[in-house]
Amino acid sequence: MTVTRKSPTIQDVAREAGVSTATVSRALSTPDRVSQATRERIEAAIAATGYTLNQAARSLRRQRAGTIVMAIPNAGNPYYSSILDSVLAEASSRGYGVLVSNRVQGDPTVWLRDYFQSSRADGLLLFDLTLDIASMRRFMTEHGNLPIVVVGDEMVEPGINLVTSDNREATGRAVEHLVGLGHRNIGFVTGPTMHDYPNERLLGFRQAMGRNGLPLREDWIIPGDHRMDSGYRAGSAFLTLAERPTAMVCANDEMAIGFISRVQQAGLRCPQDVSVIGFDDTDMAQYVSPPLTTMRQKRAELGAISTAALLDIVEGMRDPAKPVRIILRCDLVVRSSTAPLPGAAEAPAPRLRR
Amino acid sequence: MTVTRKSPTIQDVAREAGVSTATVSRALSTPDRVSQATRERIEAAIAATGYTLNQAARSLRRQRAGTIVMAIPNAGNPYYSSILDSVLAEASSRGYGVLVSNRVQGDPTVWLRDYFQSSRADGLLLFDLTLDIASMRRFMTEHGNLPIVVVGDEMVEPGINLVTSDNREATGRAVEHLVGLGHRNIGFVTGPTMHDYPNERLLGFRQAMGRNGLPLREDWIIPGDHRMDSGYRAGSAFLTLAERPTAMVCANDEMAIGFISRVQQAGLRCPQDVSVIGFDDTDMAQYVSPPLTTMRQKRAELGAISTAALLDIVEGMRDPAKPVRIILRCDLVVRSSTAPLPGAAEAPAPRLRR
DNA sequence: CGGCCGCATGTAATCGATTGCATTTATCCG
DNA sequence: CGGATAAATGCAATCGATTACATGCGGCCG
Repeated sequence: MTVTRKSPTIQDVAREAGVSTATVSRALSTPDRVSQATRERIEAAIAATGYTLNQAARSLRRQRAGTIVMAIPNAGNPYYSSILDSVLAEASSRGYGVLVSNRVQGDPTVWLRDYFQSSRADGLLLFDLTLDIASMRRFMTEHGNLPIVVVGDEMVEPGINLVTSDNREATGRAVEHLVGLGHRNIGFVTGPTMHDYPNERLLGFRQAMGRNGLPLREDWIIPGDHRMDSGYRAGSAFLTLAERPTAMVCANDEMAIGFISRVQQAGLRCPQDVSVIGFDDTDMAQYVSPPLTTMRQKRAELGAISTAALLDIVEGMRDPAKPVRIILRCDLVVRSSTAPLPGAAEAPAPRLRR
Repeated sequence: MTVTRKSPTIQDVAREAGVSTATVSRALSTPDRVSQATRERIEAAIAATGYTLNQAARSLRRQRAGTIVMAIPNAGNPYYSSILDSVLAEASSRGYGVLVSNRVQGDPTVWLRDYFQSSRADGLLLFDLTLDIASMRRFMTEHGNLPIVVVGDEMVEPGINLVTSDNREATGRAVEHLVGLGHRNIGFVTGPTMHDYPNERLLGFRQAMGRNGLPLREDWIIPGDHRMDSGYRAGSAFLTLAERPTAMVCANDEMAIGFISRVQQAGLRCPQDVSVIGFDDTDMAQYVSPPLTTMRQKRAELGAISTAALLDIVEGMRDPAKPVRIILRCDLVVRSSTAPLPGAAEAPAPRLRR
């Protein structure tokens, strides 16, 4: 029969087990406050009735939702997909649901209100730092001191929970990879300046160039916005340079791919004519041609670690006075878009015009 | 003061507006059952107190969560990201949250239980048909007749709500695009056979080949699993063929990209030596080299339409006796990975070795 | 043996919004 | 003008789980 069978409630379990609902509830939430024997009877009753607890009722009573919000700027960007993957895995293994919130616009507090004031969610995993973080923090503090963990971006502001990558340091290692191949004339394609982490990458580039005693030419620093076609346009800009670098560091993979595709169009070869290194190691990087050398961000770890940290805070398992601050190291992944400078190794030869 | 200020409740609004909570509730849910004047007073009171309703309480009382579940096989696959995007947009515009559920394994009912029996969610958007759909339907029927909408896959089973693309027909058009370019020897790289839609694509290929009187050679039908490296391996298989097709239809873009990258490695040029057409038009397709000709699935529409349909059912705005069945047409997107067969048009010339 | 302590469990109030039913008020018609 | 009808609103029970407080029970110590 397809009659709508009502879900069993805690009452049904209590009746079945011959105890009060209070005891059943305790057996579920604080098992050590219930005697061994009763606990077993209750477990049997739960199995017999097929009971699962009603989240809405628990949330209402506990004033806690069992859900976190993951706010991302653009779910359409594949960069987030593997992060989403790991966030979901971590959250669901701890019994939490994940509400994904995409492309928030305007005043973030009106949107926070929807989720948090109405107790739909207990914490925020924030990937989008174009938002006004100060007002968000104020809002969250005023509404039950709900925690925020910022992921994947740098934050000057103190006291914020942060999980990110070592963007500056990793970009330095990208430069040094090129230096190790004999390159001295190295350019850079920047990311959008409204985020901090692309600026960190640029800073890392500048510092590494200085550290290695290399020429830092401003006309070799080409602005981009992380999208593929800005890399493509950067390629056009590169082609018009009177004197060109022999290697480029791109602030992310998409731009590196766009860049390469533009210079290939113009008949240049990568890596023979120009070495290119990207950043992130997105899924695409290994399949473009040539396969891209890049600094890998540990995206799965970013998701898992930040989620774990957020839930620890939500559950009060962490001293709120000590904000989380975790910086993951990126890994250099060498593929085929970088190669030794032709004729290097013995003497830094003058650049050849083909 | 950073003291935790309690969220205003419907009581506060009622007091402020000088009415009962019942009236406030009605003003929110069924505004036409409340007089103009009172409604305005209540709206003012809501603004004054900063009230937002407590979802947990509403869910508990209404036995409805205000949330849907989106079940996908692999959030790490960028194919889903733009769908996710549109699902989120549609759901949130109607006041619903979206819980994303990734990579369900094993018996789906134990996982359904978590979400649905505990009234965490009101409906299911199902993208993953490797699951046992019959038992899922039974479960959902037994628990308050919760609706399922299957997205992006074919379903033989009748009575199921379905939103998908015209995979078979579109693959036929892909073949005819190649035929129009003069190709007669056409191969195919298949998708994983445990889903229905890749089989539909294969079937569409076979039918179109027959319809156009073209040779259908089984050794030109190369198995793949939709992942990029299976396309790469298909490229290797292609290279070992004694006699090769002049064009390939790949069951999705990833495999087309993998395929092209493999044959390019072997020194073949695309499209001069072999034309390749993909399926889906993922974000990557336009940026690889050569930019990929492909059949575009309207992914944003898939997400938006299926979500709208699901919510219509949830809200009882649709006759449950008439299941949804929407098939979206794919669009041919011509880029540079397909080209006229050299020497075609006048006479089907024998293939040239470079 | 009496009193005290602590463990296990029960009682009942509570979280905040919804809604069936009752009540009041306004409207209309003969 | 009386009474019937409809519209607006209020009253209070309810959804299901949690938890402060109360109770009962056994054991231990002086």
